[in-house]
Amino acid sequence: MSTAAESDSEAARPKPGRRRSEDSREAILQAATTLVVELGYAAVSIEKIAQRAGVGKQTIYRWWPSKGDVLLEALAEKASVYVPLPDEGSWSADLRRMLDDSFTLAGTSQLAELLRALMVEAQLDPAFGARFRADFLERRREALGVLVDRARSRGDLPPELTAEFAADVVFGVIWYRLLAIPRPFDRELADHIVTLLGARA
Amino acid sequence: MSTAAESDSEAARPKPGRRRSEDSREAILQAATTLVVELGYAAVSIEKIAQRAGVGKQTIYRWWPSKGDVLLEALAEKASVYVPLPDEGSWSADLRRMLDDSFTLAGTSQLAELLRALMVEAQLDPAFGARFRADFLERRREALGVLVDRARSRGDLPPELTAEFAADVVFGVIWYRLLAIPRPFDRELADHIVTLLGARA
Amino acid sequence: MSTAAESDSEAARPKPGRRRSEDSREAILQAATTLVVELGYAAVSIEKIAQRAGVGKQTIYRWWPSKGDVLLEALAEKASVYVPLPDEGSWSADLRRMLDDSFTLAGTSQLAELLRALMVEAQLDPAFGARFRADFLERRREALGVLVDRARSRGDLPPELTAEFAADVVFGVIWYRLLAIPRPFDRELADHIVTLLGARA
Amino acid sequence: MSTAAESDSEAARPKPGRRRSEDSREAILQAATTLVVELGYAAVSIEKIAQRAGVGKQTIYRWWPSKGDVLLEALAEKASVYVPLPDEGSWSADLRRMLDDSFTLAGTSQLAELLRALMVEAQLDPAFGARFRADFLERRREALGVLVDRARSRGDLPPELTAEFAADVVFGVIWYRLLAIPRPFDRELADHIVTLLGARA
DNA sequence: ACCTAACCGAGACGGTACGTCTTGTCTTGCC
DNA sequence: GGCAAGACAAGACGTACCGTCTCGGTTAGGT
Repeated sequence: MSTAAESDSEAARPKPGRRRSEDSREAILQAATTLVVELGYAAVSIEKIAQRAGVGKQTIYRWWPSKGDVLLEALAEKASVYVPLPDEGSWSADLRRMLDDSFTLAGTSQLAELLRALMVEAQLDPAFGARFRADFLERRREALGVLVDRARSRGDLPPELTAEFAADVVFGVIWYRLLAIPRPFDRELADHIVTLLGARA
Repeated sequence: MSTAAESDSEAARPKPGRRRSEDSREAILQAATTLVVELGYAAVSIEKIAQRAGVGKQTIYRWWPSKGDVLLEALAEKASVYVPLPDEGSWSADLRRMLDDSFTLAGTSQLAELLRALMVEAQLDPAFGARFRADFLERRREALGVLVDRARSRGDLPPELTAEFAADVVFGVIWYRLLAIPRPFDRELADHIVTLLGARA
Repeated sequence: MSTAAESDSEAARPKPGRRRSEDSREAILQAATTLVVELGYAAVSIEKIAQRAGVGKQTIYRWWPSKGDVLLEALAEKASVYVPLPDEGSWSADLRRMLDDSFTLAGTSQLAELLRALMVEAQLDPAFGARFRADFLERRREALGVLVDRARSRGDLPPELTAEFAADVVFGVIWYRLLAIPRPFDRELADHIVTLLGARA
Repeated sequence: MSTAAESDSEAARPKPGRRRSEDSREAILQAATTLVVELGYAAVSIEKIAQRAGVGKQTIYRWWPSKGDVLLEALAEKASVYVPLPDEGSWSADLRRMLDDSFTLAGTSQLAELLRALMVEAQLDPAFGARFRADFLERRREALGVLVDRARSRGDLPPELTAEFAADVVFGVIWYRLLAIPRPFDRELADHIVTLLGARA
């Protein structure tokens, strides 16, 4: 990930020229988020983001390969992507904890809008899709994988429940609700999932 | 669904003027499907559909409210939306049968592409989203609901499993695989789902 | 010049589709002229012309190959390119008449601005330059050529004065004054030219 | 022209700090000339000049007020602007000598390209236009004025030929040929001009 | 030997315009 | 009145330059 190649000597020589403006970066992420919520993703253009942020279009194209990547960074800014997963003592409790976290995220209408937009963009732009999967979707799956591993060593994981399938169910239900059946992420749903996946059969 | 208003008398009086061209209709649906598969949904425009179909743009706008609706009709043409659901004797068998049907649909790359496109359009255009939900998504849920009802009267439905939640899980996993984690719809996945939802606790 | 190829039968079959909007055409030419005078040619962009004319950019690109061609048509609209040249009885009088006409044209600040812009564009865009030469510059030379021919048959043309060289002098002085030494086109200048070129040696 | 203000004492006090780089200055002029010839003036940008010269854009903006001024200096570098005008014995001979010099200049395709570019820029940027007139065009007129004055005192100047009008004709024809009717500057043209302006009537 | 000032290259910045593409609407004349 | 063709106003696309600003790094007096 780090460009170690060019720092063969101790201190990496800073590149010449003016440095990237942090102000612009923040204004762009803020404008993108605001516009997605305000107008809906379909109406958000790079042109409008630039204008709203008071920034030249080139400044966006210079730093992000696509509109989706701007939103992905905006999301990362808002919600730490890699959540901590303290041991709650049992698989059921761990799972419930993860669901509560995820539901909070997906239940915040601002973030929900952002997540929908990202999934849409992933379909429209396959290259972005790959980045979205790697940087976001797979990380969430791995987080759940940690819980499953912990449960397995603890011994309270239902037999025949693989990490992969558990992830399919958990995230499948969440994304389906987000995209297809816009209903609130309530406690009842979490109860159902915990009951279904937590049963020691 | 049909506009019954215009047939107030017994026999609908045929309107004057040229009748809708079935040739054009078919050419448009065919062109739309082909283009989605060929170029990906992002590159499909009404302009290109019209050109490929050898049709004026107006003819599309006259009969369909949006690009998504063209695709929705194309999908309906390809795969009968309301599948028959013969009684297979048990909840597990019924479920497995439904999964097999759904997996066949979603596993056909041409249809998968179409489904993805429809879900994308549903996010981008809320009005179409409503139609897509009503005409497609909810019908699939109801189909599963029939199986659940049958199981409940038969008495082999796991307690605490509601029709709503079952649908969330089944379709959640399918759509998630379709949109987020492009992996094949294999027998193993179906096994897992049947095991999970079919258990009599 | 005329596209005779497509009218092999008696009546040219009209092309299908909506016809070109005369309103738009006029609004564009008007806007272009106004802007050149208002802002100077350097600040005139196709974007601004379109906006001022209340017209889409595409409508300009559809009908004119370049910004220069818009102005060339605007000029043709304002000043009939092919002036009538009545016989004034003598070479001197004919020449004076032509100079008066040309000076009136070049002395109108609105047209002067337009002419300058066209000559600039001819330098910047060689393809337009060729059109400008053929459609405007050469026509003016030919108009003068008619006078020279008439003088030659009349017998009052100074010996050794060729049509080509006469044109170089007449239009050279006019364009030089227009572009390089912005001074008014006064009667004194016309007198000088007539004296110089009219002398029977 | 020189900023005398800062040398109020006898010897201008040398400013501290790094001195202007002669290497950069030359590289810029060279790059500008080369690019004008290579790509045509329309395609020459300050960005490209800087890149070709291996120089920062700021270095150009620091020393020249506009792109035109860079070219004007490049021209001055190539062709001494103030030509010597030895007395050739007669008005006709003096005139012919000046025409030969000018034709050589304007006939060199590299310089012709440069001259065209300068005249274009003079139209686009009025402030540069004023400098171009003062530093180049008027100097040429004055050079011709010297010849006219000499002829007048010598007594072989055609009556009624003013210095101003002679300049209009000579430079008018040259610039017109350069900009409007791209034909070579041949001996025949010079003959015609000398005959026309040299005649003692 | 420092200090300060001006220059240098590189390159990011807010903007404007480019020429192309698509959207949804609006004519046209044929069927 | 449907249909293919295609012009229309609108506006986004991604790129190129504009002229300015900001970096770290020279290069020169002046002290």
